[in-house]
Parts: sequence; C-alpha cells; structure tokens
Amino acid sequence: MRTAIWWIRRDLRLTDNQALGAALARAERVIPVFVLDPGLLHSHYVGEKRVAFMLGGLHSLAAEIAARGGRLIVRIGFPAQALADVCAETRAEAVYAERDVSPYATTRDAAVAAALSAPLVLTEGVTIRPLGQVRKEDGAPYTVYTPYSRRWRSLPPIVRSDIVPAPRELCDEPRLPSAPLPTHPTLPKVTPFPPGEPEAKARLSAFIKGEKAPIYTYSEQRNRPDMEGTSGLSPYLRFGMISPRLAALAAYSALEHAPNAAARASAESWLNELIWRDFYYAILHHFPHVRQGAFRREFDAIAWENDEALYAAWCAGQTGYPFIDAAMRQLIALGWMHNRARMAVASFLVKDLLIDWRWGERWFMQMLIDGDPAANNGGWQWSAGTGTDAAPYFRIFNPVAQGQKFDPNGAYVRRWVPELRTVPDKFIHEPWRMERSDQIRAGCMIGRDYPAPIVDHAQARARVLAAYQAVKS
DNA sequence: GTAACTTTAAT
DNA sequence: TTAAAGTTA
Repeated sequence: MRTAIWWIRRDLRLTDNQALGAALARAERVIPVFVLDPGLLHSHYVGEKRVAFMLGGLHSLAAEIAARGGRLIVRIGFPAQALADVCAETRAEAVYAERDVSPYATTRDAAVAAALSAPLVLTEGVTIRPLGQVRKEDGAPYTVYTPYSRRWRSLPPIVRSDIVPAPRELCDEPRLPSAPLPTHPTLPKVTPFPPGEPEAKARLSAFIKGEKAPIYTYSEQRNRPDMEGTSGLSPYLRFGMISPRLAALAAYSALEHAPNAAARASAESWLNELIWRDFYYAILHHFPHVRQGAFRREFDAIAWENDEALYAAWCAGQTGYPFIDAAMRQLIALGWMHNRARMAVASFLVKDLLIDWRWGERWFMQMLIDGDPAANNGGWQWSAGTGTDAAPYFRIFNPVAQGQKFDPNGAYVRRWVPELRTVPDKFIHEPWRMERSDQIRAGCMIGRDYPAPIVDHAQARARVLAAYQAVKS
C-alpha cells in the first residue's frame, strides 16, 4: 500500500506504538493525523487541565515527528468528516488507530469506520495484554480482581522483543493542510507534569534504575501523600505518552534485578497497579453499563442524600476534615491527587456525605489530568462498594484516621490547607478538638478561619450503613 | 460430562 | 458475602 493514516487519539508516542507500527509495516507513506473533536472538548467529563496536558503532549509529539522528517497534521472537526477529508486529499488506503474501550470511543470509531471508504484498522496498545485476552477457563470474563491478576501473571512476561521500536524516519506531505495546534488552555505553572514522551521515559527509567530505585520502596512509600513515593506516570499513561507495555517491561526487569525479597515484593506491588489498570479496562470493555451505573445493578437503588451544599463543600475542600480538604485542594491546584487521598475523599463523599458516587466520578473527570473513563470509574465503584469486589465487610474510611496514618506529621495538610499551618501536630487532623485557648494560640478559629466538620463521622457511618442495608436482600 | 458441594480468600 | 476453582458424586 502506498499511503496510510496514523490516527492519533490517546497514543501520543513513537515508541511501542502498535497503530503506527502496523501502518509503517504496510504502507510506504504514513501520515500522522490528530483530530481535535469539539464534541469531546465540551463534554461534562472533560476539564481544562487535561485538555492543556493533552495539547502539551501534542506539541511535544509534533516536535518528535518533525525531528524525524515528518509533520503532524491537525484537523478540527468531527473525526468521521475530518478523516474522510484527509483520506480523500492523500488517497490513503487505510487508517490505523489504537483500539479504545470507552463507550464514547467505541461509538465514535464505529461511526468513523462506517463513514470512511478506506478500512479503519484498530490495533492493541491501550492495555498491556490485548483487550479480552484474560479470561476464565470457560471463556467468561473475570469480575473479581485477584483471580484476574493470577491469570494475568500466568501469561508470558513482557520482554524487550515485544516492544515496537520508534521509527527513525517519517515522511512529510508538504502540501497537505494542517490547522495550528491551539496554545490554550495551558497548564498551571505549579503542575509537576511536563507533558511529552521524553519526560515520560525519563520518569520511568528514574523510577526503576539501580538498586536504590524508588520502585524498590514503592510498597511502603506509595501510601504517603506527604512524600513522592509513586511513579508519577498516570497522566503519561492516560495519553499514551508511555506505552503501558513498556511500563510492564520495566516492572518485570525490576523484579528480575531486585536486590532482596522486600525490594522484589515492592516491584511486585507496582506491577499489580498496572494489572489493576488492565483489569478496569477489561471491566469497561465487557460491562459497558458501568459507565451509566453500578456494576451490581441492585446498588442503583441506594437512596442518596445528594445535598448540593455538602457537595460544593467537598469540591472546594471546605469539609472541615483537614486530610479531605488538603486532597481536594491539591486536586484543584494541580489537576492531580495522590491515590491514597483519592480513596479517602471518595469514601468521604459516598459514605459520609451519602452523595451518588457518579457526582464524584464526574468531578474527578473534570479536574484530573490523568482522568480516564475506565480507571476512574473502577476506582469510584470500588470506593462506593458498587463494583466488582465481593467483600464480607463494608468499607468506610475514617477521615481522621486516614490522615493520622498516612500524613503523620500533617505536612500534606499544612501544604494544602495553609490556615492550619500553625495548628499543633496533636490536632492537625481534628482541629475542632482544640480548646478555645488552643485556637487563639494557633491563630485559627474553627468556624471562622477553618470550617467546623460538615458532618459527624460516627452519625454518617450509621446512616450510610442503613442506606446500603436497605437495598440488600 | 455435569451439577452439587467444598475450599479459599478478598489489597 | 461472594466469586472462582477445585473436588466429589
């Protein structure tokens, strides 16, 4: 074949790009095309920061493509129309893209396939293992993580030769029109995630290189929002600025080179997080109704309170629970939140405020740079207990205990809730327990400088237990 | 071969 | 409590 289109969506990379690789293997000339879809930009599940991060990634990708003699073609409009135009202008004989799982993506891709006269060829690459590959003995999909992960791990490890190398050269079609890449919105300066594949690769290698690599202390460090114990790769994985398979290869290699058993277990726990990611893509793939409501449909009947004022306080980080507020303010400021904090604030919204988990899911999608339909939905359903986990206990996080355990010195709280900076360690996670004299000494009056708790945890706990009990049996 | 029953473990 | 996998009838 002479000409093919590489349709770029959430695979903003050259290394281990299966769509690009397949196109290059079959066509003499491959044209990289990105379509800026106005429908997506204005969705209630999209926010400015993620768009800004994506645009930054596109600028970086355009530079990488240019460095190899090619040119990124940008079009603005509906994908079916834009791609049909490019196909006609270039006489492309096929369009290659990475298969995606969200209902939005699958609907869009079906529409594109129907509109094009050239075939739309979808490759793997969004997940480590091909979608739908990890199944039970009888071919049915797994619905519980642990057996899924066991089967996943029993498959052959990812090895160097699985990785598709980046092309050394690309070609250009000089007369083919391209819209300029927007320069707005931009990321806030404080956001610690410079977009692009080179940054993603640097982060991955810093995370796994050497005997003292952070991956070898990950299992303890990862739960501390006051420290930098995670890989910080989620936004890059979200937009495919790094291939998840390359991340898995790195994890396997770290397992192999682990200096001791503890280090090995730590690397294992990071690999497990990558498997969780594959798992939630598989869930969305096999059970697309999770995007609408509970995985277990009986939980759609829960009588939520859905108090708008409490929801607004949660969003703004004004709940009166310091650990919750620190996390929610970190989210607004950075477009990112530490995962331990995500679990705590999700539990608080659903269990303490008795607000529909889908409200939280939507807020996260609007705020998060790494917001991903599959992973975010899976996380929220896990927190709400409406999802895939069958546990004999009902999970309610205590917002004070979470803070004391995972932010023991209050450094995270003080970083994001400055009005509590002078509160003594003893009260940092429950400042309402300060006597009036303590409050004066700390220069922080509860109810004036910082809110009193908007709910009583013990009461809220009893209320949510009853609400969940009511939909059971 | 299939269904009923038992065991295991859930971050 | 429940899913998955193994065991027995």
